Amino acid sequence: MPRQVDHDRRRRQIAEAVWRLATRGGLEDVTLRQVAAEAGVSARLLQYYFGTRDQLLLGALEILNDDAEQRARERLAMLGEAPGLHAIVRGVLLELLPLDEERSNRHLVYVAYFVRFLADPALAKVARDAPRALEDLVAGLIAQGQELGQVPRGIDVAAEAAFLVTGADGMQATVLLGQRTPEEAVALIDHQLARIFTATRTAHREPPGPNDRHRPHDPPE
Amino acid sequence: MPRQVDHDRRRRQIAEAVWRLATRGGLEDVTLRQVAAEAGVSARLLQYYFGTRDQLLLGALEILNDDAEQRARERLAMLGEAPGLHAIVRGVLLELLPLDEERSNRHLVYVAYFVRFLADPALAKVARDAPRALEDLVAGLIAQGQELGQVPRGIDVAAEAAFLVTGADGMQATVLLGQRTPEEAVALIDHQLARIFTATRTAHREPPGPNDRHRPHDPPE
DNA sequence: CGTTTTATGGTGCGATCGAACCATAACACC
DNA sequence: GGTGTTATGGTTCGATCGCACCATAAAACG
Repeated sequence: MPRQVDHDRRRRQIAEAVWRLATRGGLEDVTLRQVAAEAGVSARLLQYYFGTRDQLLLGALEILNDDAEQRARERLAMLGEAPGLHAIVRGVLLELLPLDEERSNRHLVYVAYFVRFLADPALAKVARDAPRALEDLVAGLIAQGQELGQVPRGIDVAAEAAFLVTGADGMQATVLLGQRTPEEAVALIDHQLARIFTATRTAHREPPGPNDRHRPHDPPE
Repeated sequence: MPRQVDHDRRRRQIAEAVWRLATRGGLEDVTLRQVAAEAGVSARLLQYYFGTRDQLLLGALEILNDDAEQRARERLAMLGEAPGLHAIVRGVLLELLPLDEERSNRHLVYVAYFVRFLADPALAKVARDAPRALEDLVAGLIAQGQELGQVPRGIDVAAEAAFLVTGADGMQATVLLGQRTPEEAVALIDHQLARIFTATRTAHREPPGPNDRHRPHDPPE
């Protein structure tokens, strides 16, 4: 194997170009030539690393998904060693909100792909798993909260988890369109969480704390 | 004026072709030739009625918006003469769900346009007004409910209204992707509404389908 | 009846698209 | 030092794109 080059790195470099173009002008702007120019490589390279355009779109989405999962894991790990269920659920939900450029772009890319999800089975498979897993995760955490007495027994765990995830998901659009500030979105999530987690043991209930956990992220123009 | 022809009707006919193509393959499939073929007219007609492609996209969106507003009004009027606040709020929220092909397609069209909303000011203007108005409407209705004793005083009207609308909005994606059945989505909405409207005067609480209200949604695959 | 305005069809042009093809530099291995 | 595989650049082709242009039927108006 001559001229050994980091394949994954190249693929990521190209995938990022796809994302940038998709967030800017939708999939119709993701043309082979534009991607090549945006990534600073020749158009031939795209064929070499991804093949056809459809495969490029699929590959770029897979890389995006892997990225998202890893980032979420990192951010959850950053909560500290004994975060408390309330804080964990909050962290999961906030991961869905466009609180920084990375998460905004991620959602924009998903939106750009969305219509294709319905038609292209290969793409659909990639997109279908994530949200369901999130709901189950949140439901599990809330159920744990019930065990520990942090959440009232009366509430319907599955229904609340589903609505929380769905609500966070729905808020992405409004925030991106500038109809709601990120702070308002976080406040709405916290309002619902406060209703569900009526008693937290490890006192993580504060919205933007003194330390800059989820600080109000840079100027939204 | 010779050969008088219903302009609005023609424009609608063309706009519908745009919607169909957009829901099927996104905006990149909305090419002048394809729209012409789908609408059964010559490509020249599109230019005649809409002008450039961008103007066609904008025009088709405006017609879609007008449609949506009128349909929502019709459906709300169909609730009867003294619907009760709970039923009205429910009707408004259900209007956002993809419960039939028309509403599904409408949301798909919005999604197809979404990325453009962020870049194109003319499009953004069209899209920005509707959701905020919906929130205010729901908030007003819930506040009325408080006055009438149907809604507990303790709840934060604005926050709940915002989360309801946002949740309904977020549910569109999951339903369209087949991750949740429409019945489950309705059940989740009803679950939240039941929490807010603790006492309804005119007993309009049942959903339309069989009374399987918020059963714990099982894995559909 | 002729004229003018409105409505429609067809055709052509330059640009760009996706993708195949051809060439060759770079390096590992024998 | 050949040799073959890997990685990269460039070019080309048929199709399609948006759109401008040209022609003309149809009908209201004088």
